[in-house]
Amino acid sequence: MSTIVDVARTAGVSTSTVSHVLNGTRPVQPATRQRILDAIEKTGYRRDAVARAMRRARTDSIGIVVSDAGEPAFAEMVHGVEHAAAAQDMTLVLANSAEDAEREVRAVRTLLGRRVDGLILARCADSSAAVTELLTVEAPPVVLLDRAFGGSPFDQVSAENRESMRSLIEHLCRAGHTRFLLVAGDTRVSTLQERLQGFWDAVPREGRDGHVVIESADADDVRRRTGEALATGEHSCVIAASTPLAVTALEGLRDLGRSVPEDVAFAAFDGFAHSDLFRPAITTVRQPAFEMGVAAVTLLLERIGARDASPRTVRLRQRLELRGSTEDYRSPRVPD
Amino acid sequence: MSTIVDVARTAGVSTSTVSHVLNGTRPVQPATRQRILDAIEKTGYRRDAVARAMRRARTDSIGIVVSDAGEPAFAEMVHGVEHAAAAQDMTLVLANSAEDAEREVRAVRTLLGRRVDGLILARCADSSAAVTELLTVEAPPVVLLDRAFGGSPFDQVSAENRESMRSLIEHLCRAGHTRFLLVAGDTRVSTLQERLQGFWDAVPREGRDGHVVIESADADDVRRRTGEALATGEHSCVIAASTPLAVTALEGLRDLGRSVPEDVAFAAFDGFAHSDLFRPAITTVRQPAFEMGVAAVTLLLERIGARDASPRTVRLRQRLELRGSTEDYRSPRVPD
DNA sequence: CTGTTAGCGCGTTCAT
DNA sequence: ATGAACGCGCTAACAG
Repeated sequence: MSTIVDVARTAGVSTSTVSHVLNGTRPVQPATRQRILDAIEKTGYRRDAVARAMRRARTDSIGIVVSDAGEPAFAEMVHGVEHAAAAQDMTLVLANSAEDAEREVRAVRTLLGRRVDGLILARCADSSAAVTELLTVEAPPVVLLDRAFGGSPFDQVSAENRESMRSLIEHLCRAGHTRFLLVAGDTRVSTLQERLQGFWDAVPREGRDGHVVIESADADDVRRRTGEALATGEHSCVIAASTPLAVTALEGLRDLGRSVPEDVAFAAFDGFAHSDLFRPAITTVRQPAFEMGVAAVTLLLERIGARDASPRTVRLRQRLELRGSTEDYRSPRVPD
Repeated sequence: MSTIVDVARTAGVSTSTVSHVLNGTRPVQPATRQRILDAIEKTGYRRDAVARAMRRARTDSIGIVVSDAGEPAFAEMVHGVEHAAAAQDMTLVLANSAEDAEREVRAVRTLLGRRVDGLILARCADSSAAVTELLTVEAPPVVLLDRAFGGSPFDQVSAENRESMRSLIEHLCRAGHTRFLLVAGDTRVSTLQERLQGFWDAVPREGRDGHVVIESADADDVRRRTGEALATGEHSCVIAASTPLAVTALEGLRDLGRSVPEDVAFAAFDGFAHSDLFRPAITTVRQPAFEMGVAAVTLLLERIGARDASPRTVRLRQRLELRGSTEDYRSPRVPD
């Protein structure tokens, strides 16, 4: 690769002039300018982002660490982040924590070591204090994505989980449901915690003990308990607080030979792709994942521009997509 | 941030010794070593990957540009790539071309400018010659992912598309199907081209003109023509050569009020998530996306190690997942 | 076993 | 309007 020196030499100018036409950072005589442009063309010069980053003490890159790169919801967030970053001529450095606290710290450390200009984090459920400490000590620009941390000193982007669950439940109550099975999952994850809160917000005061809520950090545990709860047949509607949980619940129903919505209604958060093409068509609270990614970048860039502005939280609206899985309900199936 | 100089000073040694304990690149007296470790701890030093990259002329990073970051199949490949890269202490720089040739060249240029140690490319359908030229001129280590280019001088990872389509068709023929509708899509994409070839490989010599193949680069065009073909009701089985095409075809069927598999059998490549939980359960040729990502990294690292070894192509086996969408078929529904 | 020092390629003063 | 020269933080010769 040719360097700025080669260009300067072939153009018969100094490196500083080349640098200035490259960056448009000071006026240059049209003639010299053209000579330089020609020299760049001729030498096939392309500037070295590494050296540039070193000199400017900024990399024009942002780092993102997600807790599960395989999950479509996170993939969409990453997609949104990439999109918004590219629009600002920033590149994206991606790391995956795979829901592992240890890998998460390592990822943050690595990205910090790479001197990314900012960090977007979808922290994992059991995210270690080491991460918070790292973020506090090094104090890089940070935006927390998807999983909010109450009262945290960081910018955050997440969905209106609590409100969305509230409207969902209100809708289902109006439709006559009185006994829910909520597969709430790992409620240490704020997203799931908020959805759980929304549930209790909306459920009528009377008959509260008719509901069953399954909270657990362990997937197998969730599976077992969900199966047991489903087997009782006491519930008219099952709600899954996330896509993985919906999978577990639907598998449970399938194994019991019960169908949706004939035997029981069903609703889920986040949802499956192409729900309109398959049965049961699942009523879904859809997360605006792509937009969340975009919003995170916006917040991050503003934060980079104003390091000590006070932290902001952006909450994005979710869309309630009503479908067949909650439609055929006519009267409570619960034994009285 | 403190630098290596700070560490050296507080430890009372030279920077080179610090560097050497950091990298384990030459023996150091245990006592000095400990002093340095303490100094690192005390100063909160973390080495600057940018400066290191500059000096070593390698970044320990690999770049990947995918043609659609939103598509689950690509998300899984990225996931695999990240996984394998992280295992080798390499970080991943992600770019998305969004199936746009222009953005693709820009992405490659950007990544090259960032001096990534290697490049993994899922090139877009109308990938411009500029990319090939760039890759030839700059000659960075490159692996082409998913979309193979016949006789190209690059390492490649893709699936055994042709063979898989062949087995799928053979299976369906044995099941009695004689008139297929193949939604082949943009056959400039080698993946789709190969699947098309596999189709003609397997289809019996007689009755070839009973099949309809829809080839087009334009999504709307595909939609219209698929709808028309479906409307004739002449086919006993519809095959979609990719997930987006499957969506189009299934939408067409839905709009015509025809159900799978009662009215027509259906099979698709790549497939949908959680096919076992929904109806119709689509018979699928599943792409080992994650493994393809891992394989790409393996190939890339070997290429980085041996720049002028001759190019290799790795083909990964796909799994045929038989499901209900091709099961209820008993006798041809075609009018004779 | 340890230290000195020369760059890597660039942006940016400070001169002219 | 242009150039000379320094240094970002680090690694690797080379010297001791």
